[in-house]
Amino acid sequence: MTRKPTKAATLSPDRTNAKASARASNDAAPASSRATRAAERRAAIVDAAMEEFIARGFAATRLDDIAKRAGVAKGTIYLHFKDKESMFEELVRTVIVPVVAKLNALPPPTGSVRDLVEAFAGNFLKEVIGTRRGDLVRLIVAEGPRFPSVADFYYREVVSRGMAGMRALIELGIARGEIREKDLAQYPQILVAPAMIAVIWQSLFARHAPLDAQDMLRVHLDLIFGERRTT
Amino acid sequence: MTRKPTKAATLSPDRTNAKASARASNDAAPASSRATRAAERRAAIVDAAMEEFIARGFAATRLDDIAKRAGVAKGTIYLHFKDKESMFEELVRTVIVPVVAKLNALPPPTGSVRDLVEAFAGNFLKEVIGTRRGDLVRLIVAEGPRFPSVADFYYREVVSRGMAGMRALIELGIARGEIREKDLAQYPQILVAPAMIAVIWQSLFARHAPLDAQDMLRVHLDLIFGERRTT
DNA sequence: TGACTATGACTGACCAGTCAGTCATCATCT
DNA sequence: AGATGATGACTGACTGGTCAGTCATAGTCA
Repeated sequence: MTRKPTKAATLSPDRTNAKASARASNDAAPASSRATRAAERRAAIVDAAMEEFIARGFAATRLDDIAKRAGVAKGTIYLHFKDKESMFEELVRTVIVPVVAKLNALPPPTGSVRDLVEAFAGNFLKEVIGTRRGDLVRLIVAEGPRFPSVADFYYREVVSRGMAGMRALIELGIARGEIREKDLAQYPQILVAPAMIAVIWQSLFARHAPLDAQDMLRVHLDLIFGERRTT
Repeated sequence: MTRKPTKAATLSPDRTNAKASARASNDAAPASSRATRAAERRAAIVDAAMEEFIARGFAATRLDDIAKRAGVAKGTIYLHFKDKESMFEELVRTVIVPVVAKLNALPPPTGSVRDLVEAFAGNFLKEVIGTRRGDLVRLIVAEGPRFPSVADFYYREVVSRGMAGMRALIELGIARGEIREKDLAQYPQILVAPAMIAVIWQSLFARHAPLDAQDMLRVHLDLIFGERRTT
C-alpha cells in the first residue's frame, strides 16, 4: 500500500529531474571519457557508503540511502559492486590502501627517536583522530567480528606493519639510550594505545568530556622518553 | 504464501513439545513462585540477548533467535521489554550495574599505590579481558554512536567514575613519590589505555597474534612506576 | 546505429511487533 | 480436602512494512 503505482506519465519528468540534480555534483565536467566518468561515480559511491556505514553501521545502512547520497540510482551501485557485503569490504580496502602507502613512504630517520615518534603522533593527530579516518577505525572495531576478511585485511596491512615499525623505532630508542624500559619493544601496543583511545574517545565521549589528544600524547611520550628538558 | 496453514490437529502436540524443551533449561525447579519464574525468564532472555547482540550487533540480531536461545516464545520478550531498542538499553544497564557496584566496594587503600593498581589490573584481566564482559565493552564502542543513551549511561556510570578513581590513585602515587610524571593525573586514560587495547585486541586479533595481556600490563606499570626492584 | 551505461519500479524474503487463544497457578467456596 | 472459577503468563501464527537485489526500459556516447 505504501508503494504508489506511479503513473507512467509522471515517470519521465521525474527521471530527468533526478538526473539533473545528480549531475550537479560533478558539474561542469564535459571533457570526461566514459572511463573517467565511471571512476568518478565509483568514488562518489565509496564516499557516500563510507559516510552511511560510519553513521549507521553495516546492517542498518540502506543501499537506497547510499545511492541517494551519491547522486546515483540504486542499480548503478550493482555495476560497481557485487553486493552490499563485498561493497563494504572493498570500501575498507579502498580507503586504507592510500594510508598504508603513505606509511611506507617513511621519512628517513633523522634526528632523535623522540622527534620521529613525535612527528608520527602529530601526523596521526591531524590525519586520523577526530576525522572520518578515525571513525573508520571505530567502524572496523565494530564490524570486525562479523567481517573476518575485513579484520584480517586490517591486521595484515595496518596493524602488523604498524607494530613492526613501532617496534623498530622503540629498539632504536633503547639502543640510543632514549628509552629506559627495555621490555617496551615487546609491546608496541603500549606506545600506540593512548592514540587509539583518543580515536575512540572522540567518537563516543567528546560530547561529555572533550579530550585534548595532543596534550595527552605529549604526556605519554614524556612518560616513555622522560620529561623534555628544554621547551 | 510461504506460510503453511498448519492444521489445527498438529498444533497441540507441537505446543506440548515446545513447552517441555523450554522448561528443560530451568529443570527440576518445582518450588518456583510465579514471580521467581518470571525473574528467571527475564534473566534467560537477557543472557540470550547478550550472546546474540555480541555475536551479530544490534541491527543484525533477530528477536526470533533470542527467543529460541532463551527457550521462550517471541511474545514473551514483549512482556519484559517494550521493544528491541529498549531491550538493548536495559540489557547494558543490567549487565553493567553489578560491575559498578563491585567497583564501589573498593578495597581499603593498603600498601603501595603500585600494589593497588596491580591488584586492579589483575582483577580487570580476570574479569574483563577475553570474557563476555570484554565483548560487551566492544559492543558499546560499536553501537555507542547509534545509542546515545547507552553511551551516556556508560560514560556516567563507568567511564567518569573510573577516571576519577584512577586520577585519585595517580595523585596518591605522585604524592608518595611512586610516580614521577606529574601530568599523568590529568590523563588517567593513559593508565588504562593498554587495558582497553587488550580488550579490543582479544576480540579482533587474538586469532592472528595472541597477546599476553598480563605481561603487557606489567611492562606498562613498570613504565609508570619504574622497574620493580625485587623478584 | 549499435554497444554500453544508467535508471528506478518491482519482487520476494525477511523480521519487528501484535493479539487471540491456551493453560498452569492461585483464590475462594463448599 | 476437593471443586470451581478467575487470573495473567505464555504462546506462535500472522500482519504490515522494509530493503537487498533484479531487470525491462531509457539514455548516451563513439
